[in-house]
Amino acid sequence: MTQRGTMGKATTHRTEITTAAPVPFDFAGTVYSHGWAVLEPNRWHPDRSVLTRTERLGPGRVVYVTLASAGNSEKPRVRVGVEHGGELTRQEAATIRRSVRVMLRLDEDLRPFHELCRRAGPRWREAAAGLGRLIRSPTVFEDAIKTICTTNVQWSGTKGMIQRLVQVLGEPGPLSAPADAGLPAAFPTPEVIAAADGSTLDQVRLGYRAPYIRELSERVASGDLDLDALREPDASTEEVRRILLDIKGVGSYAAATLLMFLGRYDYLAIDSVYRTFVTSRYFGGHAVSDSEAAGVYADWGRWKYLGFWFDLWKGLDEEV
DNA sequence: TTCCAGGGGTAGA
DNA sequence: TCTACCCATGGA
Repeated sequence: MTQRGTMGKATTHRTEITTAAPVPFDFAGTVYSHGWAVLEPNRWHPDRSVLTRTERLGPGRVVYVTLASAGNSEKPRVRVGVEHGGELTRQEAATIRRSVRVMLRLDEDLRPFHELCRRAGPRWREAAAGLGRLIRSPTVFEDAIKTICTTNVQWSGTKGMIQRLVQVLGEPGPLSAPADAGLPAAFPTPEVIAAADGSTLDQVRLGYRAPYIRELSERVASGDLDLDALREPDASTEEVRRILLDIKGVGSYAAATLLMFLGRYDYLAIDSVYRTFVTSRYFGGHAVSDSEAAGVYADWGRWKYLGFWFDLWKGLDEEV
């Protein structure tokens, strides 16, 4: 159980890092590409177009980062403000830069997807102008826990579970009274979740997901499962999917969602949102089987997930 | 009060 | 592979 300091505000320092983004790049459209932007310890501030996040670099070493757009359309960059105690080492700065590049997928080649969007019609054309890099977490573990917390629950329930998980088990930041400052703690490590006693985990109110989340944390903490290794491109998508489906609490929806986070868009995450949207747009509101519903995006090949995502996104846009 | 959500595990066919 | 049933929790 995390203990919170009671000594008031500590002195923090601020260091700025910048990192290059690919062309084309839409910063706000990337950071606020889906709900992960507002799941703690992330916070999206639409008034300033910045994303803030509490990030743990190691034992007792937690910093606050602020991501903002920099550069221009020819040479886009991401500015990362780091608030930290003591001195930020070069190695720590490099770790943060690497995490930001993972979160915004700055090294992912989306040119084939953007080309498909240009040919797919006006509905998708906007995505070709720098979108498609759906925000993710620095670690696959965080994405996996968050994904399990999206199953069989409304979005408000997901936000609540993650907020409580961070509050109860996360490590506080460089200000010694983060609760007073209103800043979230860092996302809890697998070790902390695995070691949490039952009554502590009960406070998070994960429902029947609690044993799944504990088991996954134990497997990762013990080294039995190396989730970050799944980001390596050499394994086949089928092989990665089998490993994901072997995680208790991960079924076909969650596996497809996690494959998306791993940069593999072959599988569609068919959930109630998908079914509602596809039946209403393509089947006149009549219920169809999941395989029929999946067939809608067959032409998108290995980009099915993103093809659907921007179809849905445009659909939501039309409703407003 | 009942239904069901950004589903999944398990048992039994 | 498919179906039925159960699973905590909390909005609507």
